[in-house]
Amino acid sequence: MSVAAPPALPWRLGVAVSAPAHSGITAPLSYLAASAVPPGSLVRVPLGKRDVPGIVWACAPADASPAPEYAERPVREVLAALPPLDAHWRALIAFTARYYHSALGEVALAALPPALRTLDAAKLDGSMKRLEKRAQKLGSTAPPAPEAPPQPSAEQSAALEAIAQQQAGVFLLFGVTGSGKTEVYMRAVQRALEADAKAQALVLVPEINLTPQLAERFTRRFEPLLGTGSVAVLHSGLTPAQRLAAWARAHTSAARIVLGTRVAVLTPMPHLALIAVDEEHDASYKQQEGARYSARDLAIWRAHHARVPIILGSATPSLESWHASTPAPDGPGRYQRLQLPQRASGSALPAVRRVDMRRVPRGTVIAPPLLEAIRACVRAGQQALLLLNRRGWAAALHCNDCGWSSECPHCSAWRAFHKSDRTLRCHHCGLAQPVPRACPECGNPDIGTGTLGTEQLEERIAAALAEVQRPDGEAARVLRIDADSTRGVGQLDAHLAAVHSGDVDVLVGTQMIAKGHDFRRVALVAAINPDAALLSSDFRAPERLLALLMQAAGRAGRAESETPAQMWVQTTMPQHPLFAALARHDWAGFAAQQLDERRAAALPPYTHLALLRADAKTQEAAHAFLTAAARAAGEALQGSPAAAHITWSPPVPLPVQRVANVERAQLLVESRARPALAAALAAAETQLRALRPQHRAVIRWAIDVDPLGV
DNA sequence: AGCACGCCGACT
DNA sequence: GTCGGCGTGCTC
Repeated sequence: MSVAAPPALPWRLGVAVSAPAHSGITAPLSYLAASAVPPGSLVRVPLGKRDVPGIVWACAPADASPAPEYAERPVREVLAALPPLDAHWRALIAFTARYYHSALGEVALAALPPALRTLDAAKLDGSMKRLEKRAQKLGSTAPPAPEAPPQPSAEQSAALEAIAQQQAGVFLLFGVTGSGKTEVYMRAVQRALEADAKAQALVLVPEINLTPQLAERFTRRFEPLLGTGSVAVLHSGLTPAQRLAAWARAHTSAARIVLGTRVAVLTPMPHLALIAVDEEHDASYKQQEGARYSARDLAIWRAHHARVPIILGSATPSLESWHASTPAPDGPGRYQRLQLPQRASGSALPAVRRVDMRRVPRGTVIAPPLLEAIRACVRAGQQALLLLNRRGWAAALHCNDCGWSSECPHCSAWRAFHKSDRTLRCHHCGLAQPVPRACPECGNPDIGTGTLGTEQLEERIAAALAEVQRPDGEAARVLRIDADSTRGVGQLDAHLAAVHSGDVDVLVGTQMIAKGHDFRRVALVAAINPDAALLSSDFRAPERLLALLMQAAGRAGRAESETPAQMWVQTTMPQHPLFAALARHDWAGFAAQQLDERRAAALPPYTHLALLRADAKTQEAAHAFLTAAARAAGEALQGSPAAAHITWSPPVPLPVQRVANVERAQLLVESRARPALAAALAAAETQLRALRPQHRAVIRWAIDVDPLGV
């Protein structure tokens, strides 16, 4: 009598591996293992000829389910030094993949720090031991003595009281720049962490540039209370080792507060007790590549799933959040709106002046009254901030004789003229070439320039201030801050330091300078050409522009000053309601008016949108593919309750239709009901995948749920 | 996405 | 003769 030997690999694992949605691998792959591996474990598995990282999604005895037709391969190794990712994290990843129609593995692996994707078990073991040692050393260093936090205002106390009264829920903290929203986040975090010795809080900020100053405030406040290293900062600008360390501290609960940008929303935090999302309206929260998720919306889902409160803070909330927090006739809104009406410092918001650019000579860059105000500002020893959302010296070059223009050979866009390095540069594909001295077609040496950019504005304002002296008798100084002038490491910090120290009198820059940075001596803010933003087809353009201008206005006069702060707007549309709202500092009124328009036009938040996107060798190929997929998906939905709620628009080229020689098109899908949209997108995804082989000229496709910039 | 295999042009 | 261009197809 012989007894059958037990199988050597008696466990079957479902493993999520990284592959984009269009690769066809969207579900966990099946592997065999010698022993049970808990879900959430990091493993390395063979995939084709490669050895790739994966996350265990399921584990069951191999004989519990029939063997698949293909040959299953064994798991290569389990990275046991890392505790398994918990069920809450896996649910968050699964929701993200489902809601945004991206592959599970793509989301799961993208959520891990990059260093984890390359390490094997032995190396990870070493890394974790080193981190542990460093943490022990850190923990033994005495934190600085606590400082007394400022006394909260009555409004801040009321907001905190409202948050404390509920175990969970979404709170929209609506307060102008300088009204003390950060203090509310900090006190809410403190209360949540005091209630439970293990509790963790997640704080999201929209931009990497804004993390250092907020991290500094949180560290100064909380490390004396919670210990050195209790605040972890997480963003894509860290070195791989720093990012792994911060992530691991969050995952192992060593970090009590995680402060970070968009990616941080997917950090495993086993004892999550509170989330705060600063500047919740900011478009940077929406990922524009790969898994196109909104970190704000995922944060809301995450808070709901973990049954913890979430605070969305903004001076200019998104219309979605504003709508959700508007009390309904039959009860409160889904979100609770909390208002901070005062600027904490008590200083007044700036007076807004509109300059009608139809009444100045064509080609005027800075209208005479504005120029005079800037001169007066410099003479008084105060700073002026000029906003222009266009980098470079000029948007384009053209020859007035033969019609040549600086079009990019690879993109349907003009290359901008950058005078500093004398290049024509495409802002879409990056192509840079020397600027021709004369028209390359006809030799005409007199080439004209289009709309001016920050480089030229810097030059012109410097020339216009040549005779103007500061109170100390020195010549006026102009500084430009934009993506080009801050490319090097530490350049942004150096520029900001120059502004803070008062070395700079006039600051010229793109929206980069409007956000967050606290410029104490700015007494005048001017939007040089804001109309350009309104010419875009994006239905959110007015909302985005007003948010930017209000944020810029908030830069002015934050400190006590004798002369009232000024906000100048140069426009050919002075009657536009958004400029009127700016003059009144009235976001609520503007939001109400915009929401009426959105309701009438059946736009978000009253309908839900998604895009089917295709990149192809030709526009026609992209259109044909999208049309075929939408038609087939529509047919597949016939008879289902979802069908009646769905509108499939015809495909259109993207605003910049060709980038790096790839043609891009998109098709808008609309629905009044979320579930119907989800059903339609599921059908569309099936068809896109099925039809792909018949459309050879298509390079890739993607689904974008809740898109921005439509 | 990687990474193969596979079939056509300019080099030792 | 082969080194290498990127088109097409598969990965448990």
